[in-house]
Amino acid sequence: MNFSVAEENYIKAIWHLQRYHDDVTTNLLANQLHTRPASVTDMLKKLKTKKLVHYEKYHGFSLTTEGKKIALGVIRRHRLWEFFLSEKLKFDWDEVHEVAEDLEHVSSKKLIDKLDEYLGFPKVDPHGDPIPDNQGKMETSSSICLDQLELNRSAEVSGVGNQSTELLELLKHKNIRIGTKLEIKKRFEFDNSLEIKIRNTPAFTISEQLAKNLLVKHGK
Amino acid sequence: MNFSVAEENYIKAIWHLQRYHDDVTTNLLANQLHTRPASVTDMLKKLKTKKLVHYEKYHGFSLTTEGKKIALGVIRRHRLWEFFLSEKLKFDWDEVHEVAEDLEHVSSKKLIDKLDEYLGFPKVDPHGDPIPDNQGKMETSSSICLDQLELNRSAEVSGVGNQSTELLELLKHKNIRIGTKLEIKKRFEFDNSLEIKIRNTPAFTISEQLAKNLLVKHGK
DNA sequence: AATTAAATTTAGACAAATCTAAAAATTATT
DNA sequence: AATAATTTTTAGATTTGTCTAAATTTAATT
Ligand SMILES: [Mn+2]
Ligand SMILES: [Mn+2]
Ligand SMILES: [Mn+2]
Ligand SMILES: [Mn+2]
Repeated sequence: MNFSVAEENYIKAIWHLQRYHDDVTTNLLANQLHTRPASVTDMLKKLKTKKLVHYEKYHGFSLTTEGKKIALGVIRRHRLWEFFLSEKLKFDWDEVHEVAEDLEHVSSKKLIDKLDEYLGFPKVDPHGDPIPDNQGKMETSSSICLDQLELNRSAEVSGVGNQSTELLELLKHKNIRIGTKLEIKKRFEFDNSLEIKIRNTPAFTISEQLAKNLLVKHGK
Repeated sequence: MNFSVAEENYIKAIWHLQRYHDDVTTNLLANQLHTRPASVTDMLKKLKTKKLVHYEKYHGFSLTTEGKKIALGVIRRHRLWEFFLSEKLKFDWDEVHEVAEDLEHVSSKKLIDKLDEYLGFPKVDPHGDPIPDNQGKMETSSSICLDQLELNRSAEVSGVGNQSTELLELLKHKNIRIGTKLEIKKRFEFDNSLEIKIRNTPAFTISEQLAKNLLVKHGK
């Protein structure tokens, strides 16, 4: 079956919200998609008839197995295009998301599988997020949130909590990107800010909000 | 301003029809877009309010200067993607058109200009059609229709009359592609079929319809 | 347990793009 | 020039996705 741009955006948004919320709510989804709760309800009814979500009115909703499959297809396309834009067209990593938001809806299977091959079957996108393969399987990341990293333990930045230009702009300014090696030198109780050390550069502090939006992997 | 997929498809279709028809008609356009005359009329009214077409009811229509500019933007995107699919992703030349039909509507200017650069500013697409530059300018081809080529005069295939899979399949079977050098050995009055010679291969005949859908450039 | 607050759904409307069937205008033919 | 044939436009529906405002249900608080 074939899905509309709107349907794909809803399905993908539900998938993302499910990752971090036990139950996804109508308001939450409306907020994520910059739309209204009433519109979400309308779409949920449609997605239910297409068997992409489980939905009982007033009692929440979640993706079906089929819904998850569709979501992973969209996410695969999104992240492959992001990789292409970054790697081949030399886009900055804070510019790729918006364009990929459109490209992800061009759904020729052949196009995407050939693109994947052309790119050398990349495993992660420019934000460190794993790219599903053509079966919908992807690496489960062993990343933890930076604010949970132990003091003085070396780690490597592996991902970001969201793709907002605001976040990515801040990271660019602080010279933090995927692969950056760092450790936490001190934790300030007052505001939970962290003193960070990157090799060969002076230490600096980052806010709690920023720490909560950075994923890291332990160094060996 | 930003245009919908439907609007872009209409504008592009009018542009193409204008190339070969003195006046484009409602029926012709409906046929081209696999839609109904009534739908064409509806869209023409809308395009008129957006100043993309001149239109007086019952008396025909044509693109405005602005309309032509929009058309060339869509055509630029279409042909650049076709080149990408063929050159980088190794699609056959009869497979690129359909996918490009979707990709052409992703309208990030930056994306297209960077893609153009990445591809090395190609001048023609896989069907031999010229690619507009970022100013909307493109090579005016000196091609002539194969059925007007003189006997025994060497020429090189430079384009095809349309992108139908049927035509491209036939050309693939006869081993004719962009760049193929050939000459006409004989013209049969009965059905206007032509005997064609390609170097190092036996001569063969092609139908009048095929000849009318092949563009060639004179060899020097 | 009753009341209040918050979340969710319905009712009704609207814009975009399409369609069919009927009416109107243009063009071709007697 | 009148009539017939063709083309084009209108009238009225339909589908998709969205919205606001009001009604309903669930959750929280007295
Ligand atoms: Mn999207
Ligand atoms: Mn990403
Ligand atoms: Mn198109
Ligand atoms: Mn082409």
